Amino acid sequence: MQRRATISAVAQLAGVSTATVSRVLNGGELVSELTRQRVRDAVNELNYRPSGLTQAVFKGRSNTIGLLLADMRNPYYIDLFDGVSQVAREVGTLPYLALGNRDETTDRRMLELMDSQRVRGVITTAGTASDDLVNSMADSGTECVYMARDPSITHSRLHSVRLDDWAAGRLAWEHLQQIGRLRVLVVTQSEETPTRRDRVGGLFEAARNGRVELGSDNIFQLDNLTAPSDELRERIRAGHSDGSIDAIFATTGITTLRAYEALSATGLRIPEDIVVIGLDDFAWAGYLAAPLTVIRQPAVEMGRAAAEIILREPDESQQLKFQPTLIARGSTAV
Amino acid sequence: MQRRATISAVAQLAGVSTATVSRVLNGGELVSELTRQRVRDAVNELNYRPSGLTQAVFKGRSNTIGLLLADMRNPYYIDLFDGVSQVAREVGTLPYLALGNRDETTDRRMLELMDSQRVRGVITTAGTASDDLVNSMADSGTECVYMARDPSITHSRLHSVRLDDWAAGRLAWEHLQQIGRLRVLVVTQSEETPTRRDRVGGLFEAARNGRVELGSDNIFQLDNLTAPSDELRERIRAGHSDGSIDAIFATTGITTLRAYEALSATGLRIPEDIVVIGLDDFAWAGYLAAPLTVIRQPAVEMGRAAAEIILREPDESQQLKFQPTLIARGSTAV
DNA sequence: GTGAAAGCGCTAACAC
DNA sequence: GTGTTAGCGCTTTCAC
Repeated sequence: MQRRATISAVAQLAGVSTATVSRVLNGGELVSELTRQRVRDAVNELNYRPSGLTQAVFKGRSNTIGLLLADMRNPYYIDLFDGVSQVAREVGTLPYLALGNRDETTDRRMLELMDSQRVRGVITTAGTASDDLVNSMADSGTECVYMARDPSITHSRLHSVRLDDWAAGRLAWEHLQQIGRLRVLVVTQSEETPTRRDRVGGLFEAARNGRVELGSDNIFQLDNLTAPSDELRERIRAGHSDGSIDAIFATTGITTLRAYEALSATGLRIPEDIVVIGLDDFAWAGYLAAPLTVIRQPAVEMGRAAAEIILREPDESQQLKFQPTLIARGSTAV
Repeated sequence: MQRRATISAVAQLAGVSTATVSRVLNGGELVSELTRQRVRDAVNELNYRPSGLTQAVFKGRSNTIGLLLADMRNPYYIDLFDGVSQVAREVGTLPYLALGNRDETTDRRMLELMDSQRVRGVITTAGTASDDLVNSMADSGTECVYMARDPSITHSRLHSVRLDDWAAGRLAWEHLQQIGRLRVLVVTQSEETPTRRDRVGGLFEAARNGRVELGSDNIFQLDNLTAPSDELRERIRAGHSDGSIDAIFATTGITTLRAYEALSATGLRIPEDIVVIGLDDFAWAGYLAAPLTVIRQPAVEMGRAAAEIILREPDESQQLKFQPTLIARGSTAV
């Protein structure tokens, strides 16, 4: 294994000092064309590539963005990463991608790792359990962007990028109202999140404005997101039998899958018996047995926005909210 | 912004030298319980977290794994990352995830970035255009794992993890043979890759063994992977009309989507008119209008394997091959 | 224009 | 047991 060339090796070969090599590499114009060329030659000959690690140590901080997601099963997360990735590429840096697996301890460990890597900023879907950590990171100069929730305290380096979740709920109701399907079952994850609260809240409020009162009877909470839910299937079956359910609204990408799956298992017809509105658009959505009506988040743009906040290092806290759109397909075509 | 605590700040507060702090933190047992405790207190009080950057500089190399993928539209890539991510988490490190966007220049830039970050190893889907770079990285101590192809030269730090692509092609043919659909159109990407070569090769060979001669007439190359292909749609329509096509085999995850899409647009029935076999399983595959028969790669395991090679730093080149399995669903149920 | 030297935050000999 | 010292590979004053 050939030892990796260092700046001093380059300096030696070029017959100059390390300072000069550094100047040439960092575009300082105050070097003669001759030495400049000799340094370039030496760099090429030795295949020298400066250590980003050392450069970051010197600056006290790297240029890296850390993205912490719950998992990758959600199409929304993938697009989010895509957006972050685009921005990172534009500034010539590499993003860290960590998965918290919907576990608070893991979330925390991932953030700690990012902190020890002295990332320039983090974009996180972690819940409030890591708030103290995130706050302390912001204190020591790390830009922190919460996805899908607001900061719990005000801090110039604490930001948020989120969907207008309330609007998402409202969009769902308006669509259901248009097609006259008002007996809705909302399928959510069991975890209490701002996202869930607002999506459900927006739906309930819109319903109330239309003189329909929705309550906890209209909600089904999925405890386990990783496997089909027989319980949900039976709930739907029963609800259809007694006429209490004629529509389903799933509030996240993964619950959309679980809901569709459970509904398929009942053998009921979509949309004739039950209509479905899901969340997050995905490539195959239009090719399902019942092409899926979804509420779309502009996920790529949201990822870009979050990354850009970090790189811009604004003086004050940024709070961005994006608007959802409804894409109507066969699953609600009654 | 409160300045970040350094090891000397901790040392000062604890009234010891930086060496002692370092010993305590790195589990050296040769420190008295008393000082040990004082150091711990100081660490907590200052909220000190050692800089992974500096540690890596000292060791000459970080512990990070860099994963370079073409994009994230392929379910296979997502699972691959998941596997890498699992292993990284187990050893307390954070993976870089870079997207090359099927562009050689970008691939190369991403690898260069990884190299300047002194990653412990890279896992890459880049093509041969970056071979020189990868070789030089291996030379200077970086473990390099090619996905879906073999190293072009032998080197103790050049490895490969791939699917038995030949077997994938064979599996497809055997299934088609069982259902008596031998007039197959193979839908591939236009780029010439070992993966494409072997998947097609395996299919053709199996066909030949069954006394069926397949040729370039049986192949459709998609130039643009990012949008629906009208050309493909017309090819299928024409092929069905003149009786030259009664089956489709798509060789990658993304071409599977394009093929299904084009086929749907023709209005032909699946599987009655045309049967379909895709590549890579995904969550919604079973819920399509025609539940999709696919050949599955054990992607998570492959990602794990690749990451483990890097961390194990074996003395000699590793070449791993994984077996595909066919998951039969409605799109081939004739 | 260019070099010497100090220092970024940490670890590892080597002393005592 | 613990401190001193010399780096790891780079950048940046400050002289010349």
